[in-house]
Amino acid sequence: MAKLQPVRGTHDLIGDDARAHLAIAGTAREVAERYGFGPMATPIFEFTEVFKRTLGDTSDIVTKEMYTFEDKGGDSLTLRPEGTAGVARAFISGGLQNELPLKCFYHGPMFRHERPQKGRQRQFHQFGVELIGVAEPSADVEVIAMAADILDALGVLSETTLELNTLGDAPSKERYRAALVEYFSDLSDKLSDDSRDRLVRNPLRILDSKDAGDRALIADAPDFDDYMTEEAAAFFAAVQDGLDTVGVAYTRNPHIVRGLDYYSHTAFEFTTEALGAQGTVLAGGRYDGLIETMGGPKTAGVGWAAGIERLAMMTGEAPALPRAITLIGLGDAGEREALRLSSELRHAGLTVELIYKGGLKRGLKRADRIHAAAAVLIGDDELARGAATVRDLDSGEQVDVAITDLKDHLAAHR
RNA sequence: GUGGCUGUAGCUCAGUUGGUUAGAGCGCCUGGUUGUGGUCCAGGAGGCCGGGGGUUCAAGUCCCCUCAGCCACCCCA
Repeated sequence: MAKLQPVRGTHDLIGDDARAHLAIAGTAREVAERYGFGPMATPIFEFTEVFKRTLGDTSDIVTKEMYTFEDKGGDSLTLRPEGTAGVARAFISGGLQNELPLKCFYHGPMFRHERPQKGRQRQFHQFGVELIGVAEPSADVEVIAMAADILDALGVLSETTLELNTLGDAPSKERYRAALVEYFSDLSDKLSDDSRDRLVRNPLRILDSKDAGDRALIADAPDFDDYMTEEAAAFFAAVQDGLDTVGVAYTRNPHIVRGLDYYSHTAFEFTTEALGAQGTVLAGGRYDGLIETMGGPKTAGVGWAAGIERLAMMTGEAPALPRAITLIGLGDAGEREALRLSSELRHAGLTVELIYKGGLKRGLKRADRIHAAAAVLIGDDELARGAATVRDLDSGEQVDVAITDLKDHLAAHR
């Protein structure tokens, strides 16, 4: 900590950045509520065990990216790297089994100790949704449709592609995994170092490799569709059919893999070319095994999470705020009247910027800087006639308005 | 965790083969205007040249270390 600077990979959100952030979470929330989802907020840290058990011991997140520390009571705690585990834990410890289906959304910071780059920070924010307790493919469809609606409401849907895949059920996964390991083991000396490592840790990941040599081998690798059980295939067909029904476009990408162990069946990502290497803007899938793994009753679930910083890079500026009215009081009596008026006008719903000191010139300068619509001047002259001078800051025109008429007069400047 | 690029004023950036007091534009402040912003004119403030060490008579400039940012790998939102 040589200097007073933010911790690596963290960022302050100031002004327009903070506003864009709130706007994204706000529109996501509006859409989610239209789908009948409600808010849920779980703690930012949990017992380390919560993440270890849910994310799987082989995932990168658990093995090298968690912010884990011991608290004063000697417990091992971890800053949440993602949101689903906390929701699942709350589902179990809060006894929410009787309230199925549980439909919730959340929003907040997540923490992962990664090397920062574009679209990747150590503290970042996600908006996510979970639909727990519905095993039917219609749940997958609904949740994906909501994601598309949110991206659309943010004006970025057309810049993204929905990539869809199925990981199948447990028997499908096992058979396919075995087939892949067999196929790639024979070619092991031709694989990249990374992929050789993946072969033991997470063979499915090889399919996603960017290495040119790997890609050539992948082309002839076994096809998952040949290893799917009938049930898994039927489920995936139903999801695709549902998406067609609600008019959500997608492309099949058989190489989409989830990094976290708890996923099965549907896996999807909304990706974009606009963000460089970190092109995934929203991703999720079905996690029917998760809650049971954590020691709860066997319960189905689907959900996704979106990266707010990544979305913000695509949406640009937040929608404009209503322009303010600037109140400038001159002299003791004028300042007092300006203060009184600020309260009255705000209660009437106007956005009011009160000038605290510095006289007329500074007041107008300030008004100009915040792009106010009008300035109201109140000095001894005005007070003497029970009026105020209202200056339109675009045209420069000034009119005399009785103080009692100000509220109505200014409503036009909103 | 690995590799590449980059750190000079609040911001964007110049700074010659190492050579006197480190510059510009924008922004900010003051005045021109005792009650009139945005334009214009005049003036002003603001820099451990990311930090530490080294080479040299001399380092913003060369070397090493370190921190941070960016880009890619990896991973993922």
